[in-house]
Amino acid sequence: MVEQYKQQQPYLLALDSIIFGFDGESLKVLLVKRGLEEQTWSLMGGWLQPNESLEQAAARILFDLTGLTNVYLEQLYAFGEPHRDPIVRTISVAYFSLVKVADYESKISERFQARWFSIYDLPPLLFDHGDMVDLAIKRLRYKAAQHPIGFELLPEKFTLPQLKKLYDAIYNTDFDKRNFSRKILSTNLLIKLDEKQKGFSRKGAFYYQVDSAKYQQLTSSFLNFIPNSDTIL
Amino acid sequence: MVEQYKQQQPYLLALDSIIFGFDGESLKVLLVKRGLEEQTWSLMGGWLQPNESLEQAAARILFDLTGLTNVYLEQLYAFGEPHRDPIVRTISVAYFSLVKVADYESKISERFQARWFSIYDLPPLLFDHGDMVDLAIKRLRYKAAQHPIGFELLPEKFTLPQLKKLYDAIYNTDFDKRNFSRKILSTNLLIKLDEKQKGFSRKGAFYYQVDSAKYQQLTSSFLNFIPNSDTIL
DNA sequence: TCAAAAGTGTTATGTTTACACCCATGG
DNA sequence: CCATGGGTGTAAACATAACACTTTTGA
Repeated sequence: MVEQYKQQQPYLLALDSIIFGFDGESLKVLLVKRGLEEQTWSLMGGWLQPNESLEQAAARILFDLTGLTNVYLEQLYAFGEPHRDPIVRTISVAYFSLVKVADYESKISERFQARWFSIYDLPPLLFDHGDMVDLAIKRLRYKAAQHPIGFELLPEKFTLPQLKKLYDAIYNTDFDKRNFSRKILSTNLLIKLDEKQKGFSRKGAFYYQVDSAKYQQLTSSFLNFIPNSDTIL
Repeated sequence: MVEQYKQQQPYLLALDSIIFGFDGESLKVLLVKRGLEEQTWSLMGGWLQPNESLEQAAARILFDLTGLTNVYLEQLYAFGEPHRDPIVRTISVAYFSLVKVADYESKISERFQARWFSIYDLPPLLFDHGDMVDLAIKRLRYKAAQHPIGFELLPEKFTLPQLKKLYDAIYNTDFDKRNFSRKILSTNLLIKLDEKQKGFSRKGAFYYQVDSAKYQQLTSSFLNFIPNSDTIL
């Protein structure tokens, strides 16, 4: 019975995280210089432990680097080319996550050399981590066009101009602000606050926040930006 | 250096395939009764071999059951709950594939008890295979709304009524045939043949085939059926 | 000749795009 | 008072949805 299992070759199983952040200007990915390869930037990663699920492992690894919990985390793809890690064959399940940069800044771990890189200006990456990032960007674009996940990258309170800048950054374009706000507001997912952002512009922009009740139930289609995208979806 | 690797626990790595087929009436999944669990229907699956990539392994396993090559195959998700396989911890990377039932019928392997089941009438499945099928259905719906993959489930030559029946089956609905054919034909992806289908209806429906040149390059949005769907995408 | 499926067109409604001016405020 | 960014409306083009009748032909 169990013979069938015993004959099989086991493999190392790693998790790698593409951690996205938005600093108000451009879409960033958090990279580290870790252990073995001091020379090369790589994604934050780690090993699956015997008692945890893939998602738990990805969350734990993310927590180790950022100190953040309750972060948006989604499985991206399993990478398993035989020699992707040249030392020992390793299967890596990549996750991508969306973090609020402000939350992170204060808690940044000193244990890692970590830096945010613009997605349009990435250094060479370890192994197939470059492919992982490319795929994650496609997936983020695909997903953000259909599901209201962009908010995960912004602070609790944000202005419409900030939100537009985020979408501009994600899609590397410049949306029309009139059409943009009409489209966003038509989802009824945002609550306008009385408070205005001060200090950035003279006039000040109203803050909004996500209507979390609606946000929870919202699974179906949301916006429809979908630009050209040949995602794995 | 390599110490870091040696301390890590390796895991068995399996592949499971959700094989979709369309018999002209309803959308089917191919299930087997295999080895250990003679009582329970399960997805076709197998183990990753040391020399092959995940996708190669999935293709090999699919070939073993169906004899088919050059089949549409897409990675679905990695399943890794600690006790999903109660005997030995196993990570399974699920793939879904779209096959032409007619091609399969003739080559069906005798080595497996295999049967097509309607997606609306599935038996209880081994382990978490039910979750895999559910997710695969969602993914197929999501994907088929945006990418012209439906054709993978039909013969080379097919009629518009057949294609509509396929989409009706995928989305469990009844599209308006006028709107449907307008929408499909507006993609310019189909070539109308001179030949009519005989024997099924009195009048006979024209055959079409995919314009494969256009099919190749077509990666961007295609149709826009997208019904409610909370896919992992 | 008639039953059964194939094929086709129009209108109304909603969505998307393109586009430009006034507003509020701090300096 | 003026420069800067915030905020809003409208019309044209396009896409979608709803809907019914005519055509073909084998039995």
